[in-house]
Amino acid sequence: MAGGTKRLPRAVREQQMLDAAVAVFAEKGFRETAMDTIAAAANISKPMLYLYYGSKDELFAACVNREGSRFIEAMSTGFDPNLKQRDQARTVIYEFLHFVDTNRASWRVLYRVATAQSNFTAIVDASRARLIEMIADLLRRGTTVEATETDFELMAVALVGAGEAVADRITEGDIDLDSATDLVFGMGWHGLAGDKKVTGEHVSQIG
Amino acid sequence: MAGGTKRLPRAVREQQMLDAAVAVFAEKGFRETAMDTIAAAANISKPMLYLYYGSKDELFAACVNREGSRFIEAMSTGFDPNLKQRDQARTVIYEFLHFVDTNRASWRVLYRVATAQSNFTAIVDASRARLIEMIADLLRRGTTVEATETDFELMAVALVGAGEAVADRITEGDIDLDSATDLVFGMGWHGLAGDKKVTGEHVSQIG
Amino acid sequence: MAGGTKRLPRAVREQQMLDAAVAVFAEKGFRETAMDTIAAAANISKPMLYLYYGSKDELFAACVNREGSRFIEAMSTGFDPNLKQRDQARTVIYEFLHFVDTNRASWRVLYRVATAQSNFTAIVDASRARLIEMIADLLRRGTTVEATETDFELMAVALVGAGEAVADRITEGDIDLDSATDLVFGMGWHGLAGDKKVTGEHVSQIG
Amino acid sequence: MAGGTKRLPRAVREQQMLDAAVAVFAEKGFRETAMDTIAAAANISKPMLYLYYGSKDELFAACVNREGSRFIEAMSTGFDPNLKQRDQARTVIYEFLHFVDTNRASWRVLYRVATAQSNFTAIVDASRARLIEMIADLLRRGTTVEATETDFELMAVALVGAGEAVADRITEGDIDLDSATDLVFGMGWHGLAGDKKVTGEHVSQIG
DNA sequence: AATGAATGAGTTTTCATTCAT
DNA sequence: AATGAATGAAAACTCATTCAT
Repeated sequence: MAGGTKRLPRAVREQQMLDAAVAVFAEKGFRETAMDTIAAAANISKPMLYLYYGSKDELFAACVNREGSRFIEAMSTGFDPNLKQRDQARTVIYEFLHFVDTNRASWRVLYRVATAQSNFTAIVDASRARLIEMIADLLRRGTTVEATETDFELMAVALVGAGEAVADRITEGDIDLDSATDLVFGMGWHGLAGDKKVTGEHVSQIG
Repeated sequence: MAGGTKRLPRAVREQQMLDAAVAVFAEKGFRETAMDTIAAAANISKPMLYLYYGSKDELFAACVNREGSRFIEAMSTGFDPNLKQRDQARTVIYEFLHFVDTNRASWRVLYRVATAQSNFTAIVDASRARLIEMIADLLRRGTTVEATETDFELMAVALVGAGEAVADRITEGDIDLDSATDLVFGMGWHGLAGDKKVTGEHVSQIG
Repeated sequence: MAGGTKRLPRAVREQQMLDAAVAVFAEKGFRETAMDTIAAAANISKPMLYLYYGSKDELFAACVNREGSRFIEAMSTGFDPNLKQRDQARTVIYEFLHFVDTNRASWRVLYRVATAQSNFTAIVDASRARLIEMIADLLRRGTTVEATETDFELMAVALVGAGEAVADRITEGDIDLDSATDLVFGMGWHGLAGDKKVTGEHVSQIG
Repeated sequence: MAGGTKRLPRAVREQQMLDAAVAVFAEKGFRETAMDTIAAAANISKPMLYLYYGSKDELFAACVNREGSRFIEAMSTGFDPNLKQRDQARTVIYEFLHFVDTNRASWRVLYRVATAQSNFTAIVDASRARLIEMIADLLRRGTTVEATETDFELMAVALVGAGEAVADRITEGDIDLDSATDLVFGMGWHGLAGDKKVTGEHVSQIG
């Protein structure tokens, strides 16, 4: 009865629905969200949801996919082949935190809700794995340290975990993006060294 | 028919139930777990569950509390006033990862299931906050760096996030506990410095 | 996209729709058939179905009527005033089985789907009643037996039941039409006699 | 609220439910029957239905099984090794019609409702096939006619069809059981002969 | 003449929770 | 102390039917 009663072309309605779905899922979690609630939030009837997306699972998958793409895209803008690895790494971290800062719901759906839902861990894990691999790569090329493959990998895991924790804080309140970036960057850059010695850095291309 | 038909003292029954509940919740998540399933796993009837714990929420809360206590207790064993802050920190990290390694279900219930459940985030957040504060304290006293309160706090947040990420890896497979400890420790100890300078360390007491 | 997008004269469209509807109803049954499915099968949009037929019930009724007419018509061709009752009866049976053999969907819609649908039993019963009466008449005139009206009537009921059962077999596989005809004919012609005596036959007219 | 509110032992409730289910299914058909309706008819709540039978399909299957057993049992009482084939056949027919006469709902569920429901045709077909085979056997042994295997088989099919048609009439009104039996019997006994010659009969054992 | 968009009303199914014994 | 029996309330999903264009 509110503002969505008009006939809209499919493409538009689809986005409208996803917007509502992402918002509600982010707020309540998957199981706690009723299709009725999403329908109400989107100002449409439940059957539309099923007509367009087939099932709750598929609707959620559509949410994850759309937000995932947004996320990937946002991250991509931070890549610049001319940057030193060091600066590249910092930029990646900044873009990540910035995305979370400006896309709370996306973030929550992707990294908190989907993760908890066994049917979707696969999708999320895959995307997270890619991110981790990317970070590992930056570390591997950026620091010259006596470190095993496993070290780089695990460091990347830890860094992403740190990033996610900081990200959660960011969604909660007013943390300065820049200093948060510095902090996470510092953890990775200096942290890997541990008791070992960082012997240098070099520039390189990253796709 | 199995082993639950006998009359058992209340204390024993309670643990039996919690054991079952923790196991099932850890495996399936909160909403995905039916009271029937828990009752079956505990070899008792559903009304018993309600008699002892009142409701599903309360039962889950009891799980979180018990596992939380276990966790706290495990961590406490790592505290030794005679240790240097540096070693103290490393020990804390080690104990944390060790606990996760040997208490998968506890870990999952506490940090993955409860976190996702809006009714319980409060409890979990509080406990996590305590951990973070402790870490922050260790950092604050352990390193002499020109860092703001927020820096210490956020660093602790990041470190705990890193620890949790590494912890998840540990539950999944065969990661060496010691090298994982080194890694997380390194992130915190050297990471905080960032471009700043670590000027020293000193010993101190921590409760 | 296929062949239904063009403007077609009403009569053609109507048949196109009924063809699709009969096919789907025969295959799935009444309740199991969705209007969507019929529309898709007919390469038209659902509103067209409603425009032409008003409701699912009415559409089904239209199917039953059309197929019923086809059936009646097919049966009529077998009538020949010059035939002896005996041959007439055999011909009727043959035409019936032949119709079923060459019109599986019609048969199923008329005698299996409609029969099971309480809203339509009336229609089907009426048509079946006519067939039964016809058969009863053939028996009455064709055999001279000491038999009551009820005997003739019930015998016709039984014969039609036998015919339907045989018909089902015919739709399922390769039963020889001629021997099936002989068999059903034999049941009626000799069967009525039972322990009574068939005293004769004579020729007559049937409309 | 009516008369079923009391706690009843499982076995009793199960029958109560099946009674209601058979009645409603027989009346309305499978798809046309809502679980709500059955629950209401059984004076219990819907969840009980699911608790005891799992799903609508399984409930229906339970109905078919129970009524099927009743049917088989009823038919079995008619078998007597001392009877001549001729009398045995007549008895079988009588028992069949008698069962239908006194068990309208069973009959409808088994032979009209289940038949129409694609998920269950298998069960019904199997049971019908057994009946047909039994009749075929009686014919084969009872009459000495020059007839092929297919003839006997198809005759049995036709006879059962005739029996079912007559059965339907019986459920509808006051048809005399004995004359109906005579009629169907006559169809089979004399009908098979057709233009061939019945050369004799003999006694034999049938399990 | 024809259809994409939209929904009210219902259906099956599940689950936390409570009695009566 | 313990449980089999029972249900209210809600959730996912479907479908005949209609409007606006």
